[in-house]
Amino acid sequence: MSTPRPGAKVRGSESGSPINALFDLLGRRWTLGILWYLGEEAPRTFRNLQERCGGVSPSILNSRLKELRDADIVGRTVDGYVLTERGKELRSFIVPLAKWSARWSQEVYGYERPGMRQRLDQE
Amino acid sequence: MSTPRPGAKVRGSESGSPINALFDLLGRRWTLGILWYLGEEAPRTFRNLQERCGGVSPSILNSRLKELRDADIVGRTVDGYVLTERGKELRSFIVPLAKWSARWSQEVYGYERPGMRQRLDQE
DNA sequence: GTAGCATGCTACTATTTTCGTAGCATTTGA
DNA sequence: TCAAATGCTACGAAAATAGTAGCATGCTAC
Repeated sequence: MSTPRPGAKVRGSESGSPINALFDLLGRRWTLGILWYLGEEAPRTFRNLQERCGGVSPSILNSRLKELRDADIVGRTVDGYVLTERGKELRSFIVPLAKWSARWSQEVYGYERPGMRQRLDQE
Repeated sequence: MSTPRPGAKVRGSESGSPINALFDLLGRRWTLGILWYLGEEAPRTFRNLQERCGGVSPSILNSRLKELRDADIVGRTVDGYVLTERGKELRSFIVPLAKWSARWSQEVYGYERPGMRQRLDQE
């Protein structure tokens, strides 16, 4: 799949406006998860990332990483994959979703993450 | 495609943790765009939404809307589709992406939305 | 120096999603 | 009662993703 690019035609959008290009990018499977897990301490290596993303197939992981590198959201160092400064900023918008999703689960589906009852009340 | 549900097995994740369920939901094509455009004044009707989303096929749009209604993110009124309170809250996390994507386009791809030069400097 | 192991990734087929188009049933307004 | 708009379903074609196998490279230990 081609990397979405603002100004160029994006999947399903003639205009290729920045927000649509971004939605195209983020709306691909595993992209959000990669951003999420890359922001944590440990992962970074291909295999580790793959594991955290629930065993995503390496071909897809590789595609996503390539797209994210093209977009200057992910970079590489000797230690493996990392978020760029821009990528960290993007991730910061995603972080609050964790809390939202916890409430959502609880209120809509009655699901509670084991041992999370108190923590949710507090924060 | 089945609606992802926290606590149940989600695409690619055994745990079905809330954040993974959410990523599964948002990582489907058009979901982010639907949230985005539903938050604006005008759309609401099926056809209007379809148009704004670049002519997405009605079968997909219908699937996405069903998923989002299952998730209590989208609701229906006599006027058509609307965001629920929960959905509005979710959308609020997505709104800042517009500004981020404008800079991203400019800095990474040299793309500028016509007539946006000044506005970007200001905000 | 070679045997084992981890890592990053490519290849390939199978399955699932999405696209694109056609069109039907219902409502609205003239 | 006719035309137009709306919400949606059906269905074959195309594209994306999954799943598995395995290869090349770089360690590390013996």
